Amino acid sequence: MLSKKQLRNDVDAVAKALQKRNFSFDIKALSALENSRKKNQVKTQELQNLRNTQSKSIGKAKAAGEDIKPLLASVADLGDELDAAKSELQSIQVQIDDIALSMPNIPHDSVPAGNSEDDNVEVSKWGEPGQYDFEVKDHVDLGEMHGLDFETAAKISGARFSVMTGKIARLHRALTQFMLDQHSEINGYTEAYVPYLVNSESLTGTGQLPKFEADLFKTHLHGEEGDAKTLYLIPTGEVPITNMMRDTLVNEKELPLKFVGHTPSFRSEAGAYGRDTRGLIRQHQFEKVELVQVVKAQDSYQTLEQLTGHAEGILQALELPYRKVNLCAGDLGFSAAKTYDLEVWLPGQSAYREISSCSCFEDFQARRLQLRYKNKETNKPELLHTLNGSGLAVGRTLVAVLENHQQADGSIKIPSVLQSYMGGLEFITQ
RNA sequence: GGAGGGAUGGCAGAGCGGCUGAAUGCACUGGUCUUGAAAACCAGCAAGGACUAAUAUCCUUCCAGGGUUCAAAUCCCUGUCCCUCCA
Repeated sequence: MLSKKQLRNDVDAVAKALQKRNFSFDIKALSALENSRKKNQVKTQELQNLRNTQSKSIGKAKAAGEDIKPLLASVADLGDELDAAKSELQSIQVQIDDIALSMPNIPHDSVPAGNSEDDNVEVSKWGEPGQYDFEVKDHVDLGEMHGLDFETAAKISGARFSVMTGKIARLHRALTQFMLDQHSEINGYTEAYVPYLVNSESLTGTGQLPKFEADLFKTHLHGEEGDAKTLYLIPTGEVPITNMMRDTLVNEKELPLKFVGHTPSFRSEAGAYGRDTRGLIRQHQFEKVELVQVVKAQDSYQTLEQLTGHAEGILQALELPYRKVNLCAGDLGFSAAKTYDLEVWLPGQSAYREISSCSCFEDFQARRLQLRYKNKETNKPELLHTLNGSGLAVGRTLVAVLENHQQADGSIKIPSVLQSYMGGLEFITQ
């Protein structure tokens, strides 16, 4: 959420900044609401003040043994008037909140202009796409040789699910373990295990709600929809991990906070009919190792580079060619101020595909989360900045390992950093 | 499944209709003392909001939502979460 103060005092600047990401809103309507909010708030507060002072004088008069009847008569109508003013003010404030909650974050200055992923800017490249003296297979053909099974998954659940058995299941697990170890032992993150079902407050905190409910799987613990017991399957580990710190005033000495967690992610893919229907690229359920950092405002962009570097470290260790892309304003996620996508080379598609998305949210999430620390100099609480990134998406990493390290006979060479996680195995063969 | 107890500032914890935005301790900030530090002592220290050039002033907030009252942290109802005991 953007700051209400900013919306109040600088609507035009906000509107202009959001134009960069093709978001527009009714400035006039907002200003009109703002004006009536002001009027009603002042009026309500005056009435409250009146009631408070009257009540106090009644208390004093009573204590002094005076007759309070005339005083009571003078406040007789105050209650109704106050109630009316309050409910009017509340309805205005709800409307303003709805607008504020639906507005995306303002892109950072270094975010390139553009409307779609075609306008994203390549920042750097690592490694060279491999040369193969045989016809390469894609991960579906390779995977089916080694235990990747979409048909069985379809029987159990439907489209966009997968089953893995045998060595490929172990490779999938090995990737997860390796990533967790690298981030916790070398990169200094604290490992976290978190719930996979979360309440709506958590999703509001990180920005998935109220706008993107259609992307989520929703459960009703018992009873019908509308029940208080609605929980959502997490669309990313970012949600529970970041929300661990919701409503906290962090001790400055503990900063930066760094957490890594392995969770499944569940996405309805409501807007992706017909896209990536083949293989593991776009699934309703996939594993991800997520990095989250909470830092002071002045450190956040430096931290974005660092965190992206941590994700890159995994790709490099796995010997997977990739490129780093600065997302253009039009392609930026709702809550992000700046995002680097890491795109891994997939020989089966002859294309770079997203495998990690590393974002700085500035104080956009922190404001919704009420995540702050006490600034020593001002002695005032200040919003922190949140960041996260996939380090990495495990399913897509598996795809990349299969495709990049395939051999002529369809066997898979296991990157050396993974071999100890695979019981010393060097190749996966049939 | 049944019976109780609880949720208060960064943390711990008192308060149980008007004198309470809230005792006390810890933490934190500043100071005295000290070569320096610790200890001790002194002082300060909740958040959010309105209005304002700023100060001043005012409003809201003691788990959440309703209710009673001129007045609610305090009384009543509902919900959530925690704890204890019984089966």
